Amino acid sequence: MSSKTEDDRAKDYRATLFLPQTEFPMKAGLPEAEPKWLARWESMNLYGRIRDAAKGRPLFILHDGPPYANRDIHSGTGLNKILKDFVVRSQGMLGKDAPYVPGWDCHGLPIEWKIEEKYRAEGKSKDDVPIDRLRRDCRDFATGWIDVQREQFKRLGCMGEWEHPYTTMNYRAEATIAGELHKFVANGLLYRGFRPVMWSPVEKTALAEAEVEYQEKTSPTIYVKFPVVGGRDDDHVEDAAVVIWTTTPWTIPGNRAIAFSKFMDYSVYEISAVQDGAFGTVGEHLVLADALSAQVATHSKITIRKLNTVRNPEDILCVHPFRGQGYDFDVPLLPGDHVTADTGTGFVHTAPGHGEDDFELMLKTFHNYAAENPDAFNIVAEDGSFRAHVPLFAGKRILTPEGKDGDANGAVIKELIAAGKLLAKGSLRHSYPHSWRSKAPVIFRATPQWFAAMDKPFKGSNGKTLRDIAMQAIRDTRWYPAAGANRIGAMVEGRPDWVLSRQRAWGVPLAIFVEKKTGKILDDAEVNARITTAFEQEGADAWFNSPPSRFLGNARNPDDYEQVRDILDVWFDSGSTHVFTVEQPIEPSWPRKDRADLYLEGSEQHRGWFQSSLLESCGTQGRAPYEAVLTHGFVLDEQGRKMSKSLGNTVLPQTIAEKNGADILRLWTASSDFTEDLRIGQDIIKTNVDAYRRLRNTIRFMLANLAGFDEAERIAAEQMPELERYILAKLAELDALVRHGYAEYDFNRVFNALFNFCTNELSAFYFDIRKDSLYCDRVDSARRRAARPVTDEVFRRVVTWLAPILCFTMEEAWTLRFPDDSVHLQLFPETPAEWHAPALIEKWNRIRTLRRVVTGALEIKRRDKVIGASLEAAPVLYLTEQSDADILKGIDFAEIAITSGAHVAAREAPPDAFSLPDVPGVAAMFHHADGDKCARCWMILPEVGRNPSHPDLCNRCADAVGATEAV
RNA sequence: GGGCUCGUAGCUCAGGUGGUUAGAGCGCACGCCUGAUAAGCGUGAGGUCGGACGUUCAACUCGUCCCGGGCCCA
Repeated sequence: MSSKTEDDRAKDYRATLFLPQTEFPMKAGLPEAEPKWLARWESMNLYGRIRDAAKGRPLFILHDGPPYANRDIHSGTGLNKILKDFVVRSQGMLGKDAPYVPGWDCHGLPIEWKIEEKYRAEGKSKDDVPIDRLRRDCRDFATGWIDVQREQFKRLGCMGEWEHPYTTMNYRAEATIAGELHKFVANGLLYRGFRPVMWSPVEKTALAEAEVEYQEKTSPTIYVKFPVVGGRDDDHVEDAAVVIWTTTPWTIPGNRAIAFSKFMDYSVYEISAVQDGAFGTVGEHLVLADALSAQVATHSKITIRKLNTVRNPEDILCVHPFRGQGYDFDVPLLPGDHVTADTGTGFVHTAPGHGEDDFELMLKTFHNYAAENPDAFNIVAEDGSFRAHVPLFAGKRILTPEGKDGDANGAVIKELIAAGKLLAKGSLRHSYPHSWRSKAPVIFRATPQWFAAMDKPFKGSNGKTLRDIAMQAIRDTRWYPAAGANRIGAMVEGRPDWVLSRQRAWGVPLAIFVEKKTGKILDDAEVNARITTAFEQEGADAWFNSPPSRFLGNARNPDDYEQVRDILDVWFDSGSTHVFTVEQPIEPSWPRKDRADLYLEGSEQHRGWFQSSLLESCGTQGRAPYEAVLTHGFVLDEQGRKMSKSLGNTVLPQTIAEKNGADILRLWTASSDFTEDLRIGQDIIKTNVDAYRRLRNTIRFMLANLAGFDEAERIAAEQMPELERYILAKLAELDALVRHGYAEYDFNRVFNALFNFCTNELSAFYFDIRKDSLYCDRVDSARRRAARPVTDEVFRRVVTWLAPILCFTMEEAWTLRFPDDSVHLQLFPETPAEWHAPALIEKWNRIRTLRRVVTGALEIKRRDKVIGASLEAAPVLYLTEQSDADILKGIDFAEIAITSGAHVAAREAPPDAFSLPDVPGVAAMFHHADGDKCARCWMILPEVGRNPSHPDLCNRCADAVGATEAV
């Protein structure tokens, strides 16, 4: 009975407290809430309002690297766009005008291939379809995926110019790209040459490096004898044969030389015995590398003995194994760096039309080789068959139209046996390049292609080459992390000329004419203007739809010119995006700047977009298109393995957004070190959900204790208790850290600092202490009057600081207090200079250490079931250091320790006092708090019971209740 | 095989120019509170810094090699 009365009375006092009140739910419900925020932002034109507000501020351009418009986004694209959103939002809140124009890469083989597949499914070949129809279908396909990806990116909270993105297939973009190529014509960097390129006989096209993938394949291996017809007498190579090894027998008709290594030893060997099935005969003389002779003997089923060392391999002259059958040329031996001792014979068969190294070696040795020996580059037709003029093998196919092995290898081997030039044959399973679309093997095939010259001084370059200029531009760029400069530098240093042409349909054409008589590229400003104007109005389709006379004009005879029908490498497209997006925007709403402040992509783009943009820009304007480049790592699974469908460990950003909320994915992004590879999986998501809840609850507590906060409550810092001034000092400290962190794109540092602040300073310390004052003090008490504005300051900062990361949740919190506003329209609040107080922070760090000793002492008593709540205690703190005693002067230590009382004794502690090993000179002795429990604030105080009108209250509460009742 | 890069507690991260018992948060265990309550507070147990050799009076921090992961090439 009596306990019920007490309960009722306690209930009554609840009404006299200022308990937290808020609409901000503990449970976020992000998957449902986020789309509503997106709709609200769209209807209020938030992005446009941010642009308006930022007008006149320093421009910060993050130029978007365009994703390819052919599939759903994945973890990598999601990570990339979220990081960009962090950058754009934080730069804006730091006081910059930071627009974001997203873009898409639309041309190229993958989309074209997709459309061809569709045609095939309908029983049509792509040759049955007119090119403008194919291009229209490709355009529609890309448009469809842009729409899909746009919604997926927006769902992740990424903010930008979504209504006016850039695309490489925009008519004005296509015109710009064609115009950029014309600049390469004008300055002399563009040239046509023969070159072995990766060629897919199945697709009948040259492939870019990015378009091939390596798969296991079984190839025939052959050892072939090249008869020696000349050499130094002391080498005793007469009557011998130099032996080569290759996995591509079909390249033997293309052989024109043999490469050897200057760093290997070679000898003449005699076959002393043969086993069954050997092709060699006893007494034959072979030239082999010593390091590989034993291996060759084994593979050839022969026994050999060394006759003498060959001192001058470069003097050896051989003939082709098919000499007398249409292959009547000499085969010289040339030193090559690419010759190694791991497999083969130490001699590398060299077919300049069918290998990169082979081609380089021939041209290094014979500068005009390609021009003087066209037959060496004209052996294989585009479908992978030998041309009609090739002796012995006309019409034989390297690959069937389906991509299987053809009859060419077999035919070559058969003829080698017939000629007595085969030493051995076998097979080898090895990694071999395949087309990433058709999955069929590719070959090296010499084709006429258009190139940008890396090593040729050009008009306006002051004698420098494109490579020189690009290397300098790399040095002039800031790379985050710094190693990026090495990485791209090594690639640019060693890369060959840029192959710009593709024998495809879906892309921007190399919109140029070649004068038939001279072979020169037409460089006529008027013609070029007609071309780009037509592209602007009708798209690049105009190139394929119009008669050449439309561009050549009346002054030129179309019969005198060849219209180039190749299309441009898509990397040239994306390498040109800076021109029409940043430097000369084709859309009026995009701000113009001389160059982008930042490119931000995965580290694989050192080879891709960073490099193509660099070369394009260096070729046309002599410098990089960016001030700085930031790279991120790859998203791996929880074990650090790459994601793959077969492993079933893929995590899609859309899935996380739907299940947990985009803010969780964004929090994961911020909590990871994106400069390295990132891991994600169920457990890691859960960790971030937990972290999210902590942040959310901290903010919820602030909102709840700021209910009805009025500007008039604000008071000056110097009027506040030290505890409040300590929090303000921490805010000042954080302010610098957050600004610096965002400026350096160090989101992880920002997140960690803010999270730890919320946990350690706010939740476990400041709020825990101030709860009593906020709930129980009179409205006009000095403590409460200070705690409310400080909470307000904390709220404004924590919420704006986190807004770039948790863009949805911070908006939810902000609008609860400022309903018609948006947190995303705010700048990071300025910090008053007087808040800075490093000495105060140091002092309070010590106070918190002293507090730990008391907490420890209470924990013992709690464990012993002596007390439960800390308010049951009134400990004594013994301090032997005078400095500690000084620190606590004027501080109510009971308030700090959340006890009902506390005494500070500046003397040696009794032996049974509690102390911490790492805090010498400090000890705490537990004492029960004296008196009765105040029914309102739950403190145990001697005064409770002495006030006749409020017998169950302490003095403070009696006063507070009285004040309330008076109202 | 080559270039670049990473490997600190179960997880996510800190640890300028080498120098006392390697830090934080989360998670976990245990306890408290029940006026932030599918919350809040406290205490505690977990690493010898991927491995092995070196350099040094002294190495997580420098060097070499090895193992494992990643990107880009071949």
